Amino acid sequence: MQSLIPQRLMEMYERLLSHFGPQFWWPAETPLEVMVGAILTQNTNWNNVEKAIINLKKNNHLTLKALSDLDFNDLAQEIRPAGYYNVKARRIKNLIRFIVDNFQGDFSLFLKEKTITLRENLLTVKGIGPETADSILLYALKRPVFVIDTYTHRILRHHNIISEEENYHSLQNLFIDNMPKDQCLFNEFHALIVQTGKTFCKKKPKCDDCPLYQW
DNA sequence: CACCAGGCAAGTA
DNA sequence: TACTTGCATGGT
Repeated sequence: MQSLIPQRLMEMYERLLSHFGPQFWWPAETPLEVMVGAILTQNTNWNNVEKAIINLKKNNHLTLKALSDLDFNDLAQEIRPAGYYNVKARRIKNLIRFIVDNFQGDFSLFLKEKTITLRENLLTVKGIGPETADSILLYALKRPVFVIDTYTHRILRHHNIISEEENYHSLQNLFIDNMPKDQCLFNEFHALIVQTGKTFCKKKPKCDDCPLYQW
């Protein structure tokens, strides 16, 4: 008997897209803004991230050079609304240093690196784990990788597609191996999953009106 | 008031 | 290897 996973995933995607419409991710003007936002949003509500981004923009600090030159404590204060500001300031500094050191601060060089190598290298940066690395690859560099987050786990678990002890990599492969490897599809799908999670799949699930009801 | 958000690293046994 | 804990603001 053949696997029904591809059809189920595609139906899930279509249901979510019909219900919510396109999400237009990532909400940022430049790749660098995506990358900084990817760190700021770690375990944090996007509303708080926006406040931090506004501060950075207000001071013209969303460039490689500005972030590179910016004093650590000043950076921490500007991103304060996003929470964990000392941790995140260090992580942003680590990411900026990674680009400056490995690509001579040349963004176009950074953009040319092969996806596999770039992912490996990003994961060596302290503060960049699998979700942040994949968010950068998908939303800043437009590479066809699938991003997994807590909502993805929660929703697929709730609908009995996966077991409790599924790890990041195997869950990521579930999508990659069972769907067209399309950057636009992966972009939209992950965004829709997050939107669904925020709306219906919190700790107290609101299953009424959820587009995945009886999916 | 308690709970949680688009994680990750470091510490412990 | 498998748990646990620290990080922190702002919305509901």
